[in-house]
Amino acid sequence: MKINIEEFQHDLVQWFQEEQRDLPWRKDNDPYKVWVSEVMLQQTRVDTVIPYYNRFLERFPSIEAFAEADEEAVLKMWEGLGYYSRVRNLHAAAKEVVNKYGGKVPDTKEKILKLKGVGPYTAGAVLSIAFGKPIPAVDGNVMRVLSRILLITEDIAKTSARKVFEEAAQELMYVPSPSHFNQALMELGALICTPGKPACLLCPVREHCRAFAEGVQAELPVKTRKKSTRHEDRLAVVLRDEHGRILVRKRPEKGLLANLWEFPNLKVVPLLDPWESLQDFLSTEFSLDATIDHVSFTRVHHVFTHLTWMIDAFEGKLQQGEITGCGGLRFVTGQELEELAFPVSHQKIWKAYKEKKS
DNA sequence: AACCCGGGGTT
DNA sequence: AACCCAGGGTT
Repeated sequence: MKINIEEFQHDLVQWFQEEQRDLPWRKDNDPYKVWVSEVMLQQTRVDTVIPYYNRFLERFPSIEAFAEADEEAVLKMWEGLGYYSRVRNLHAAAKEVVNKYGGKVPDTKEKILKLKGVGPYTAGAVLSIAFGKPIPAVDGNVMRVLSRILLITEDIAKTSARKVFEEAAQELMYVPSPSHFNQALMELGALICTPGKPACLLCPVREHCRAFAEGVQAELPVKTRKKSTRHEDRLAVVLRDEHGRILVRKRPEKGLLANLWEFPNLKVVPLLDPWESLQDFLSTEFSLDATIDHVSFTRVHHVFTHLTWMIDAFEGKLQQGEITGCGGLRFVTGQELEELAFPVSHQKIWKAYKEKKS
């Protein structure tokens, strides 16, 4: 079977023009908006992104407004979306575009790839959608679609596979409209050429698909499995001072949930009494003397990609002690707390705490 | 090349 | 429970 490229392009792009979803970032091709949407969509489903995208652009309507914002406000707009380094990189890159390029997103591969958080996929997506450049945008959808159309058996979990698919996408590129071509491949992967059971009977390019011709579409793409997750048991405390304010701390600027706020917490030490661990933790780490309940008020289970947490949360009341200078530690009112960016796991703790109090 | 980095929906 | 998602950075 030999694919007719021109017929394939026509069938694909025409299908896209007729069947594409009405999505907020498709209202115009402004580079800043395209860029924001592409970063939000990294490893994240369309339905999840839509409300975040609308709120984000309402708050930061221009790249200048975004670049000027405080990181705390930026993280708050991203709260719950995950992979928080995405928005910290986007923020740094937006500042660079404003300061170095006069607010104009660069339109060459070489320049745009140097921006923080812009890799091969995002570069191709922005350059094709916003600037009409014939650069491939190869994401998970596109690798799945092309593995079937062209019967490519490369393991898409391997780093080296991306090059193979980029070359394939470049060969197939519909030069009159790279934007439609790239988006059509992704839209096809999202709506028709899905991972489990692709809807081949509805597929506009079924006639051009080698995998369908040989009946192996369900076996593709080839992808090796990743390792399983590890587990951590943790203890957290919602600690109030004499004014009813609550102790929160800012996480480190690197690593998991970087720069987000949380309730003080620590890993469970096996065979040690949780209550004693917490008392000791507050005393040693923060020089705080507190009265902690002996029974946790909630138990929160939270699943990350490579890690699961089981957090037992206790209520406590400050007896004495003062916050020593470290800026990552603050007593805040409930209202102030809700203006800070918290990971979902600790939002669950706060929700349980409020429900207990009401 | 292997690993880290969130959260939620599907199967 | 495993898999996947409009991936990129770090080591």
